[in-house]
Amino acid sequence: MRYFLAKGVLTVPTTKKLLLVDGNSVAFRAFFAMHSALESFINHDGLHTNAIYAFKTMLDNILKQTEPTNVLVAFDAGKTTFRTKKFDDYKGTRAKMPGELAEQLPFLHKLLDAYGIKWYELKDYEADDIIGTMAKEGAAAGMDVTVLSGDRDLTQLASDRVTVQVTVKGVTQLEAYTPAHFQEKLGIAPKQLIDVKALMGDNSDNYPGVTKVGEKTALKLVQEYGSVEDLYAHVDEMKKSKLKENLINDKDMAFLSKDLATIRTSAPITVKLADTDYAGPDVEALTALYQELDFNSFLKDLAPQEEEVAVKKELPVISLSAENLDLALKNTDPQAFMIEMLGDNYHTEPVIAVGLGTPAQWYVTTDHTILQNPALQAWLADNQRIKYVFDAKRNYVAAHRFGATIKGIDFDMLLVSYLLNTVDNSNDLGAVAKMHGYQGVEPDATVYGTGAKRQVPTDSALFIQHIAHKLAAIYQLQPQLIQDLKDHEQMPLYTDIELPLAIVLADMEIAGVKVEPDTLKKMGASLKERLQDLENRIYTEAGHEFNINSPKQLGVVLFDEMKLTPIKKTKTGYSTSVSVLEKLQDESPIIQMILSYRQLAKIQSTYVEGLLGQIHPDGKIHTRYVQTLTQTGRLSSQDPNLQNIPMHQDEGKQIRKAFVPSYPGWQIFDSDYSQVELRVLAHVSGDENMREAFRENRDIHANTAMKIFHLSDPSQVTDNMRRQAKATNFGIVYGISDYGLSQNIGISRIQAKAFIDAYFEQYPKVKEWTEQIVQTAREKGYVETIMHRRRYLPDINAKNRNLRLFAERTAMNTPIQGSAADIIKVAMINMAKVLRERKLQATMLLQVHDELIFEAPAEEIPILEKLVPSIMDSAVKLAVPLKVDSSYGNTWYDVK
DNA sequence: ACTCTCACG
DNA sequence: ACGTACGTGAGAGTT
Repeated sequence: MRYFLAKGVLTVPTTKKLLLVDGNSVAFRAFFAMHSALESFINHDGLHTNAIYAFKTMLDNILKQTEPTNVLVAFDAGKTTFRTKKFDDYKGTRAKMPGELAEQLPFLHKLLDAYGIKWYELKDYEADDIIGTMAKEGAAAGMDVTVLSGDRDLTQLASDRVTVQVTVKGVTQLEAYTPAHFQEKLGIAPKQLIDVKALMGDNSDNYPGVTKVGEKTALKLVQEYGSVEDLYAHVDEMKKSKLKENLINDKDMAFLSKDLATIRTSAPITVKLADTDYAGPDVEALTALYQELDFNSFLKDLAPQEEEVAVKKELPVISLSAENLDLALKNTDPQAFMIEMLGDNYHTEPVIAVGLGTPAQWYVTTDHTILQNPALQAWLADNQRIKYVFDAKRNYVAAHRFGATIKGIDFDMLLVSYLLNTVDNSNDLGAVAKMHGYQGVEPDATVYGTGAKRQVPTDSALFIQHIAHKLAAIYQLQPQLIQDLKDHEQMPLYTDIELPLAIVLADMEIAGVKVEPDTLKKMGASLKERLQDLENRIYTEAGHEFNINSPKQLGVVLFDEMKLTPIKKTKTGYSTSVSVLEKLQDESPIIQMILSYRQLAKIQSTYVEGLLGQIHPDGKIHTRYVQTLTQTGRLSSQDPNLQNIPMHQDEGKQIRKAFVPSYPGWQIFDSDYSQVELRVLAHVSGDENMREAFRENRDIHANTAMKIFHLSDPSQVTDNMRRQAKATNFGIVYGISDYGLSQNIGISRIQAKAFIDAYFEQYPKVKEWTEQIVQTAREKGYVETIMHRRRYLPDINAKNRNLRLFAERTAMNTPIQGSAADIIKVAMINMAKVLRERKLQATMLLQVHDELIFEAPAEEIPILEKLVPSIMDSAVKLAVPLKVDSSYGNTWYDVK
């Protein structure tokens, strides 16, 4: 008996739950779900393991879903059963089980033993009959019964007490058959499936039923007459037809077929309900089995706290040189490849090693000039020579510094890992490998050190082995991670979007954007004077000098010395943020001075001085777009961040004047999506009111204002109403709360609540969608974008209310923000392609979430004005049109 | 290394 | 009764 701890009290579960698994059919499904990976899943003894791997995943899935107290897995005992005695040809056409699967069955039994799960087979009976009999016993004992099978025949067992889960596709997707589901789908009760099969027969089990009767006719007859017996009781009353003739002729076969189709519920089984008690796995036995099967990722799940269990093997490495390049590159198999640098910034970091190879032989050199070798460059540029890497963009940009172009990358371990799970993807290969159960790589920090002590290891043998181990990890994890992508239905996202995008981004980073230092320096000089002046006036007002940049010191001055009203506290003291200072405006003239000082100091330090320090010798800034960081699928930009250059206030916006084209006579060209997130919401929610607004090209915020303020004419919408409606639209996208909205637009919570209620009344499908997406997140544990980008939300069922509510808001926001990210990524790939095909000089430079920025010769501007919007608005087909606005000018500032 | 603040979509 | 908008990066001060 297992006990569940609830609110500190021991309670006995009220209902026992019995899980019955059709071992053979699930094994078949498992085998074919991962058939494409058959040759990648072979253990060190040459045993195929794909079916064991998938079976284990399916089993975990159903165990997690049903949390059973009792489990039984039933297998077929042999070829002959009581059914073959009744009908010689029963299953007569069934192909023999593939050898690659048959060899895995004994290990499935071992797996179940290690799981502590009873498995059972019975001579002369099929697994179906064992399950039918146990299901009946379990239901009679008051248990909730779940049956898992890959075979729809089992669904005849469905009842109030028995749910039948049938595998649909892939490894984890199931369809639940309940009596209600049956009625809805087929218009009959579960038991009547037997009658349907009696009439239509079963091709795979090879019994014929009645001549010329297929599924449609059989269903119609059963719906009309109820059963085979009742049908034949009234067959004489049927009007003369070929059907009637066939029914009469094949009566014996119909009854025999019914008998064959009927799953026995009183087979002479020797297993008892008590034998099926399930108490969880035997970790020791499982560990041994996983080791035998080379299931590294599952091993890691078993003992996550165990450190350094893997033996660091000595790998076969040859020092790569111009002399043995031929040998290294002769191998036409896919090869792992890497260019190693110590730091993050691959635009500038020195290359400390280059490596490539396969598990049979690794080649590593610490001499970066190998990248200039013509033979290596030819291999790198050959699309047909497949490369496996960790961070395609990093390697591509680094190679480019040596005049090399990399083509033919088809596995990027970092990118794939990020798509599988956005959480915790670091730049450290060892850490990522470990996440996926591969223990053989040290973290870079261990080998190279951290901070100021980071350096190339003095022990060069150790260094070379580290590179080889990294290459080996990339190579070894490739089949597993690609299979995981397939299971997630993420291959198109990977091959059509993220992988080509990595190269598009690399080219943008390499192109860089020209920034005029003189413009920034002039701004800096003027800012310096104004800051000096403000500083002096603030000191005068405060009565003494202090560090205005220190929130702590500022708090003391404002709230202790000057006795202004503290509005909000932070963990460490008084809050001095803008929202607080704005509320204090009337209490002292020092507030306005501080607000101005803050604003100018930010511009000075982050943008003037910050950007000046980032200009390369070529006069350009080369940011890095991080493709594997955000939890929604957006990009981020680092060193420097070019996605947060000031825009909203003119003081800061002046910074944009320093961003100029690379050549005289060129222009900056900019296109941005208009309200792309709300259009995505209109698409995914199916809300007709919102869709209509976009189809009619209305001002969406004014449209919302009319709806929530109950106005009849657009002329009645005031600026303030529109502003509040706009905030409400944003609030919906963020996963709204009345408090959040009230804070944002400075109204009462009551008022904010009224807005939200009115909003949902006017856009009813939006409300439905928000509820449905949260429900989906609870059931699946993740949400998805239109392109199957996935975000897991482990807190969606958290006890902690704040964590749970946050996960709920995220569940609403991520599909919207993430789908918008999907869309612009597709547009970027298409844009890069069309610029190349048309041989335009225009160059894509920057992406700012819903906006693309180019530089181009003036004569190409008229082309771009048509081309860019047409590519962007056709990136995907939504239920509403996408709208794109464009403009251009001499500098980024003039683009408005 | 963490906190606070503020820049962007 | 409780604390709350979603997603980022960088600079400065403090620990």
